[in-house]
Amino acid sequence: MKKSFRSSCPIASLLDLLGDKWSLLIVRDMIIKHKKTFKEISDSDEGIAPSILSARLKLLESYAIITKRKLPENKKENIYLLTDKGLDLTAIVVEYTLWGDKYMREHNTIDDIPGLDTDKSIMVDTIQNNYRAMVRTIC
Amino acid sequence: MKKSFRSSCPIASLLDLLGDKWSLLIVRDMIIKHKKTFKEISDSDEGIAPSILSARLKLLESYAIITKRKLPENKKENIYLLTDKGLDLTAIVVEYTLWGDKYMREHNTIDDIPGLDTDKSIMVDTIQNNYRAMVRTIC
DNA sequence: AAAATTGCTATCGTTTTAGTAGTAATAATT
DNA sequence: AATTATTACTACTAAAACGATAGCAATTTT
Repeated sequence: MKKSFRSSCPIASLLDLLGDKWSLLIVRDMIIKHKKTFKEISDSDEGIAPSILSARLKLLESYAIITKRKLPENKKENIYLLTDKGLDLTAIVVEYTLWGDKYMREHNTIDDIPGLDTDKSIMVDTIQNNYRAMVRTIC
Repeated sequence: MKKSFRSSCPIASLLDLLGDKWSLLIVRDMIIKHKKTFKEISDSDEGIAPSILSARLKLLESYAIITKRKLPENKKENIYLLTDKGLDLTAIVVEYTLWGDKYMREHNTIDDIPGLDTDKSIMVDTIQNNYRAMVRTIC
C-alpha cells in the first residue's frame, strides 16, 4: 500500500490520506451510525460504488484507522471497526457537522441533527463512548 | 458555478465543497500563513498547479468562503481574503493539525508546530484574532 | 437443493487532476 | 523610454481517479 506525501505539514499529510470525497463519509458512517459491514456502508444515502468502498477500506486498514475481522458466528460478513486512532477522528467529524449545519443550508437541504448545541468536548466524548459501548456488545 | 450535492448530510455537503486534496490547504495558507495572493499560495511547499489553484479560488469565492479584491496601490495583484464563513473553518484546520501531528509521524516527517498543547478554543480564537488583525492592516 | 445475500473484483467510459507552456497586464529596472 | 520581471492567470495534453454496472465465489437462508 504505497502513498507519498506532499510535504511535512500535518494537515497536508492527513489530507494525503483522507482528503477525498469518501473516506470521511465512511468514518462518519462508522462513528455516528455504527455501520460495521461492507453492505451497511454501501447502503448509505450517498451511494458509494463498491470498487471505491473496497479501495478505501483497504487504505483505512493499511493505516490502522480501522480493523477488519470476522465474528465466529458468521463466516461471510466482515466486521470493520474503528481503532482508537480512527475514533480520534471524532473531533474532526463533529467540526464538519457544525460547519456544514451552519453554512450549507443556503446551498442544499441539510438534515437537522439533534444535540449540535451541546458543548463540543461533551459531544465528542459522548460519540466515542457510544461507539466503544457498541464495540463491547459484539466482541 | 454548478455543483450538486450527494445527500442532505452536513458532513457530505461540506465534503462536496472542500473534500479534495487542495481546498483545505489553500484555506490553511490563508488562515495560518496569512497568504493573500495567487503567487504566495502558488509558492507553498506542496506545489499546487496554477490551473488547480485558479479553479479552487473561483470555487471558494463562489461559495463566499473567500473574497477577491485589488488594493488601490497595486492594480496587478489580486488580494484574496477569508470571509467570516471561511475563517470559521479554523476549528477544522486546528483539528486536522492536532490529528496529523499525533498520528502521521509514523508515516511521514511532520513539522513541529508550537502551541499545539494549548487549549483548543484558545488556539482557534488566537488564530482568528491574528487573521482579523492582519486584515485590518491592509484594508 | 435452490435462492438469496455478502463481499468483493473486473471492466470500461467519463471526469478530474497534474504538469507544462504560454499570454496579457502591470510594475520594476536600467 | 525601453526592456525586463512579475503577477495572474488560461490552454493544452497526458495521466490518474472515479463511477456505474456486471459478475462471481463463498456463505447463509429458505
